[in-house]
Amino acid sequence: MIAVGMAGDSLPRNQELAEQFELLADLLELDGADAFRLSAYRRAADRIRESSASVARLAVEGKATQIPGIGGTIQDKIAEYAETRDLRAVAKLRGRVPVGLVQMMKVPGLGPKTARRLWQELGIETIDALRGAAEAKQLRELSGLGPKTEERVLAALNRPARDGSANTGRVLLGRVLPVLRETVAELAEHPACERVSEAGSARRRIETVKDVDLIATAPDPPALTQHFVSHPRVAEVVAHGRTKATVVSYDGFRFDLRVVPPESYGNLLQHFTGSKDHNVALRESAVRRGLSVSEYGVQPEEGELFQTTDEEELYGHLGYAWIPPELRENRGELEAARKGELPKLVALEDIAGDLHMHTTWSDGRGTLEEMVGAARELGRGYVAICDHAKRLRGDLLERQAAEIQTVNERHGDIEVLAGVEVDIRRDGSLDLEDETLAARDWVMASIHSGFTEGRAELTRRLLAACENPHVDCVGHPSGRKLNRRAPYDADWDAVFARAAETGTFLEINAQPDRLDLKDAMARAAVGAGVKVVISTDAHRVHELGNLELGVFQARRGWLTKDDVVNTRPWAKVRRMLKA
DNA sequence: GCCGTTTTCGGCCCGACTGTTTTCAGTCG
Repeated sequence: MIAVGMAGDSLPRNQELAEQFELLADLLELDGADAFRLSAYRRAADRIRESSASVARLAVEGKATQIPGIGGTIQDKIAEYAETRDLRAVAKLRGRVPVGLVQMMKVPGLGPKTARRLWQELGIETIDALRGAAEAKQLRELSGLGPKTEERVLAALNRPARDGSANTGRVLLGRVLPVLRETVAELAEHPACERVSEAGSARRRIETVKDVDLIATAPDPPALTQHFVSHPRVAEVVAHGRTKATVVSYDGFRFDLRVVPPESYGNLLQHFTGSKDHNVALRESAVRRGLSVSEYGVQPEEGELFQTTDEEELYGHLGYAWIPPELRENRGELEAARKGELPKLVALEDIAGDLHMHTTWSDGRGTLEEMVGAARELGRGYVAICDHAKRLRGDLLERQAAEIQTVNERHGDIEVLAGVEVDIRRDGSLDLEDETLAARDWVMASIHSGFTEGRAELTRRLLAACENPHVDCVGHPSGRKLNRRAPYDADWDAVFARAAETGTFLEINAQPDRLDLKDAMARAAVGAGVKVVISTDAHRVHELGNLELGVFQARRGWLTKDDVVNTRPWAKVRRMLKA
């Protein structure tokens, strides 16, 4: 029996810890500290944020130094914060630098150096004072600052206020991807275009993206950028040069096209795919071997610049296997690629069936027949109909099961399973009795209410669901909604351990705004011995195509075909269910 | 502050752009 909750309730969450170290780095930067110290704190903040385990607990136990980027000093500070909810280092710096400068330095166009000078030379300590001074045209009194800077500052400060969680300026991958693919296809058709590819965070299949990057080669670059900016989709041309153009489409997406020399297409595609952290680590490692890597090529200390048209050749030249873009986040992929130990990632083609969808029997918009027909056309070998139990009171559940059987018999080439989605109630019980659950082919259990309960309660509910002998899979386990709602606070290590022990699967829900479990959590779950199900939770026919978004998230979490339950035919999946 | 396929000390990615400059620092990705 794993102790749950109690100890954890008194520890700070990873997000809170990460914010403390970011604040510390900002204040140190304003104070003019060594740049490498700052980046060490910022790197640590990133690692803390993306950890699925409680880093505070690890630090208290002296095990946080196992996380790359966290050494003894930072571990001690984490433990200090866990105990006192304060960092002496931060308190000391607050006495030396006005904390308002932290916001000021984040205004686009300003930075720490400028914020510090604004304070020391003009006495500006807050965002409001900064706005006032910009309006009064006083910023230009500082050497190096002029009217342009005043305009930029005012433009940034007068932009509509962002309400924290709701509008992060990031767009769901699921919305961007169709437009991105269409754009690539359109550019590829243009006579001035030789090669064109997605790049940037969208190519890495990050769940939300800020802008969309494209790179291309062309015998006549200006002809291609001209074509790009004159597309009917374009609402605004932000920049338009011979080889580079930035546009904003009517639906608000920002697109960046770069036309690059063909001989270094591989170098440039790698560079513009990122991530920044991946590239930094790649270059650091190359420097140790006497190679300077940039977007233009690989320069040895003596000898010729290495350029290549092919990204795989570039990785090969540097001693790595080609790394799938989804893994390029500096989370161990470089080491694995050097040793030839990269995982063979699960692919969309591996998925055999979809184990979570709704119909008009509950809150779905497609009828049972429509959903099954559409899934069949997409090549799914089986589907589980998981209407909400709470919408199927009385004899409705049995009547639905009868229709499922009829539809199943009608289609020989797709198996239609009588699933159900039950609620995990506040006390951890489910909203259907065990006998009823036992009669279904497949049971999803999910939390749909009481998200803000404490860590101990949410953990207990999730553990209780795992322990029910009829629950096959926990749906959207962390409850997050992208741009809207953070994941629940729960003891994920305990949940993963119990899921593994009991043979309960955890879902990667492929809804564009869920993608839950997210990449890092899925990786941790599989590391703990859990098997994962990728499913759409489709409520209408066209949502059945979202499956690939779940696959991308799984790939970002390093998952292989074997880690994903529904890469197997249903007959095999059934044998993996609890007895 | 972190870290080790040249290192437990001495390094720490690279280049473009911007606004303001007569040669560059700061910012950005």
